Amino acid sequence: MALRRSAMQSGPVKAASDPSTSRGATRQQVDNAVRSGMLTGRFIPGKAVTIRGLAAELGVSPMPVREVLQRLAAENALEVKPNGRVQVPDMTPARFDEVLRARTLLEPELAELALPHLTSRDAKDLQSIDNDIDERLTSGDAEAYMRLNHAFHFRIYRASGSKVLLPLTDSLWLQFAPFMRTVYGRVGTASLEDRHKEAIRAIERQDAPALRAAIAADIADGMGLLGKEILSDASGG
Amino acid sequence: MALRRSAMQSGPVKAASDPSTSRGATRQQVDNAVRSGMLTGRFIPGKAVTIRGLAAELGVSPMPVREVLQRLAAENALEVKPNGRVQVPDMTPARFDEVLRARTLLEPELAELALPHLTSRDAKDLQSIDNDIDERLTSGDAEAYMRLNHAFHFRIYRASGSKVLLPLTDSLWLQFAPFMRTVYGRVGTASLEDRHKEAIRAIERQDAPALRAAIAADIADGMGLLGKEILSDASGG
DNA sequence: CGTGCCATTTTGTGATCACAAAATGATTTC
DNA sequence: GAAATCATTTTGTGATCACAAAATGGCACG
Repeated sequence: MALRRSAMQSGPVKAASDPSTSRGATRQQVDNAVRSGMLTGRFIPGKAVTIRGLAAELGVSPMPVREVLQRLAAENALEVKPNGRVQVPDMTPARFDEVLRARTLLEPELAELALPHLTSRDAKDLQSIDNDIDERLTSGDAEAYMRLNHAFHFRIYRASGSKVLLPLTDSLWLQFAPFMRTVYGRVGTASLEDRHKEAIRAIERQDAPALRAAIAADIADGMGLLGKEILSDASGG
Repeated sequence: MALRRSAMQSGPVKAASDPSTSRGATRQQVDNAVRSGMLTGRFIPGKAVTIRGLAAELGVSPMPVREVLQRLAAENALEVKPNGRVQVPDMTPARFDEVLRARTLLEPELAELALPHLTSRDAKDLQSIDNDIDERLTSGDAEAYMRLNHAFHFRIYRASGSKVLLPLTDSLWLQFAPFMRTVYGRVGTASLEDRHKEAIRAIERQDAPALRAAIAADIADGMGLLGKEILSDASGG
């Protein structure tokens, strides 16, 4: 990807009158870059992420990068090693089991909370996203699949207006996404199944138990493939 | 509390040979101070927390304070307002309901995970903590009660060795603690009941369903009082 | 006496600097 | 030739600086 280099000049080249530099704009930019990078496999589990390296890559000073990394570490998306280095944590069987369990507990709840706020328009949008997913699955584009699957789930969850369960779930996705990316890159996405259509039908009928069941089954299906991999390979470092 | 002022002198008074200044010691100190401050009602919901103020109070530069505040904000323990100010978020009925639901889902799970690792020695320790709690309840010391109640629960949960559910639960406690503190300061702790003794007995008998039930009931009892308050008063600003 | 306006101060943000610990690579030694 | 040692470089951390936005307080005006 193309990188901004303007701020790397010799002097403090500050864009004083740039209207886009509102409060915390740089940090937001770095945060977005790192988060989307995590979800698309930009960072490899076990490989160290350096503050200065990331700062140079994004064309900013190490300062906002530091704060963003601290934030991500607080969400358990990154791990701060005793020497201060930060990296994507390795997936372990125990950790994987916990993520699966937490998702199974929280996400059906979140979906049920969201259900009353989901209109037929939302169902249409979800239908559209799911169609894209089906195309990507057959074409084997793992990165696009992950982005769309994330979009599908959080399109539902965000409608809940949740301020507690939603951030917790966000943290969970950030934790398993890098591992998921590794596995999909190795075994492909062809064998993936999901319960998105069942979820959409449940939303159309405003059927809470059915929606809960669909979300729970979707999680079990999607993570099942990963579970088999981790048992046979232990995160494949 | 007594404060270090050495670093506030005119020059950069760096303790070069101090063995306690290992990697990230200052940030750890700030983090501990702020976290324990949150749990003991040092910060008031709605009142802004200033970086420079906290830094001066702790005798450090604004730098580590910034990072700690970002971390706490990422855990939803603090709220970053659009202008950059950070404060303890107000409790709302919807938010409270979500915290209660999340606790009810996660903590019994955590307790069950921990159960196999809990020995009779742990049961003894828990017994001791619970005795202290009973004393504090009658004497009405809200701050001590909160610290001990936290110690009781996390003595159990920490034994699970969890790397996922435990941090999530940590975040939840940080979110309701300041509100809890406010309510207890107003209505006292005399009317509080808990199910700690049932939990201890379940641990001694290694009875997982009983432990789950005790934890769930304890959460319901403890939060029930708060729930009534928030309905009648809406966080009492 | 109340209200709008402006100067002052406070505060968050991003950048840069200095320093120590850790990682890295070359060199020496057995 | 392999392993240990040491100099070099890289990296994280804490501090300070500069600047703009926001909060604050005083002042003039109605």
